[in-house]
Amino acid sequence: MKNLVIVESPTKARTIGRFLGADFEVIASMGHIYDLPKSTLGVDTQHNFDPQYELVKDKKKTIDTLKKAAKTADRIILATDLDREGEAIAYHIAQNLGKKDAERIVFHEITKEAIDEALASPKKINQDLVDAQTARRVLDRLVGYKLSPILWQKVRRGLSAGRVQSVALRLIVEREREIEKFRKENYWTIIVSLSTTNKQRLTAKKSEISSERLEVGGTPFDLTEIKGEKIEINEKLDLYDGQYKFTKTTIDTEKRAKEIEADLASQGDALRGYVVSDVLKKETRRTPPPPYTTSTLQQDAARRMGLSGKRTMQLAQKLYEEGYITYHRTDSVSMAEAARKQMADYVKKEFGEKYLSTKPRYYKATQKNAQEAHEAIRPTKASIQHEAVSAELGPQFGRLYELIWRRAIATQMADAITESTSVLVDAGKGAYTLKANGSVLVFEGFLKINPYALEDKRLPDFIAKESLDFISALSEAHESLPPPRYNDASIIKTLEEKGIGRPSTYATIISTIESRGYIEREEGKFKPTSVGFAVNDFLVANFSSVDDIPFTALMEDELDAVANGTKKWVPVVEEFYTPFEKLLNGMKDVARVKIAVEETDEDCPECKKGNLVIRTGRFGRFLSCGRFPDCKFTKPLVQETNLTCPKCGDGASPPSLRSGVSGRGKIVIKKTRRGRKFYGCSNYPACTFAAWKLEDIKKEQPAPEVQPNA
DNA sequence: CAGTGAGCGAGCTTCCGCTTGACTT
Repeated sequence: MKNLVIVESPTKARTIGRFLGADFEVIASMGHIYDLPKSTLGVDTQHNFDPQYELVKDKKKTIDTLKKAAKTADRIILATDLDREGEAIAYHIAQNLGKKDAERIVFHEITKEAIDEALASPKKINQDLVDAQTARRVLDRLVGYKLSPILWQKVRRGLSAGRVQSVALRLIVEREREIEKFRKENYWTIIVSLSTTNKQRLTAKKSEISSERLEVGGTPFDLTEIKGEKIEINEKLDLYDGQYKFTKTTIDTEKRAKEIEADLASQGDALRGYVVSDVLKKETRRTPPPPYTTSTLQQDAARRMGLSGKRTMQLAQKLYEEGYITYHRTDSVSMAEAARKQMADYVKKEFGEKYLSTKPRYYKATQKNAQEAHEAIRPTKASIQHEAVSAELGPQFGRLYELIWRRAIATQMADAITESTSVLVDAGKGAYTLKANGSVLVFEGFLKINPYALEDKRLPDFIAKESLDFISALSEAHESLPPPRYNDASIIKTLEEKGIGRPSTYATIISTIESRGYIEREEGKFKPTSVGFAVNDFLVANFSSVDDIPFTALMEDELDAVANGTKKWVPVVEEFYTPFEKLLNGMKDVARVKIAVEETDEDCPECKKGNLVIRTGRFGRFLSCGRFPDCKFTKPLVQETNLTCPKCGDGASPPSLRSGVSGRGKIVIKKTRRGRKFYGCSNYPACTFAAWKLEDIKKEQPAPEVQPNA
């Protein structure tokens, strides 16, 4: 007797195979086996949106294996993921094998107990869930394959649009517009240094206080209120979630700042009017953050290791295959109870009871459309350290594993406790209020292994009602900052929050809009190109009902209704397609879009009639004659550095001796065919010097030339 | 480790989400 169990991933197949023993054969489908055809629409819009599914090309071998195993199996058990994609995969496999009533099991964690329990009560395939997936697939196909050709007609060939990528592009374009619109504001803050007058107390406590600042410059206090009115300094800049806010402050001219500065100084001298009005102490607790999901792992790997989403997933894939971590494409923060307990035991053993969370910590999904087919990303064994992973797979793998390990283990550790102190000072009897904040870590708790940049800022022991000595009042000029551009971390975070894309696609969304030439990376931040602006503006102007966040949210609600059985999938698709088709039909009369060019002062060396302009092509920005197509001159746009080429630019051999070389070569920034940045010589191809890293060239720089009479 | 690209118009491009392996750095 032989039972066939079908899952999606080969690693999962191996694990389950171990639990089930010799009576079971476990085979992986490697994802979807049926899909819409690649080169045609594959959806019959005239007849109930009938999807023309076909076998996925490179799945032939997998399907043969499945068929062969199914022939001799007594039981066929479909154990694909429990979300709507998994249900569709199960359904397609059942169809392909001709076993429509095959058993369907689902489990939330890969443990022997969970699988045995699922096997004891098999179910049937949930057709409503399958239908929800069909609707999702058909909608995405209709949007993508109907909209993209419009772009080929109206903008440029080879471009693409889609429910997900177009929204991601729109976010980046809209942020760029905010940056263009931004006008900086100047504002001033005022810091008053005060010291305690009670010198005796100071000496007695000196060893405990151990603050150099105290003796030299006093304690810095911020001016927070003038005559009872709060000074709003509300500049919140969070590079990771892109949240930004600036409110104008009351001290918005230098003149005003200097007046206040002088007034504060006189309060100090004449009235000795600095009195501690209150000392507030508060104990605050910080709880550890939840374990990683795909999104949060990619965000942290980008921030802390500078990795792209794509690279993070490559590393995680290997860690998963080698058995170090749980599955890396997940939106769940829950953990198997056995694993949680193992981590808690580890904490108790390694750090002691004190560091263990008083209650076991469980985490729940906060994302609205989380499907939770898998666990959170966590180490499979709490005892395996990152050094072992580094030794086995390499340092980058080790570092990523370390992030995952720390984050997961920390979830079972105690809260960190800090004592924060606020000292309020009244100056000039109600004229000004000053404030100093301090905070001291009382107990590190989970911070022991998951450290944040948490700096102790210890304040001297101020006593309410005591008078303080004035040392100085200094105004400081500030400029408000423009909203930040998106980077790998912040765009992934935003996409997930808005319910755009899935864990298996976050990294590829960015790759797609980058490879289409819609955005460019500049020091890790995303900037739209002229093509990106053109495509986005065209879509927003003509298809705003598809190209926005509410559309995805609405779609998810509708798909849920299909999955619940309260709506049928065909009317849901129809409800969307009818108005969409109208928009498509109205496209005939819409004019072609012009892609913006950037003017330069350089004359065209070929026709001598026009100026060169910067255009965005398939491979990025380049220079061409503004009179195109009358003049076809082009040349690459190179970004120069201030370094000279170590091979032909060192002056060792005079330029005249080197054929084809015009003077000393400069180092210029170039890109390989695959898009990787490198540094080459401006005299290429006469000089073929090239390097990956700027530092390698810097070492070989000649001494700067001495200017005579300078 | 690298010189293209826009437009013309043969025949072609294009979506999202599930999975790895065959490529390369």
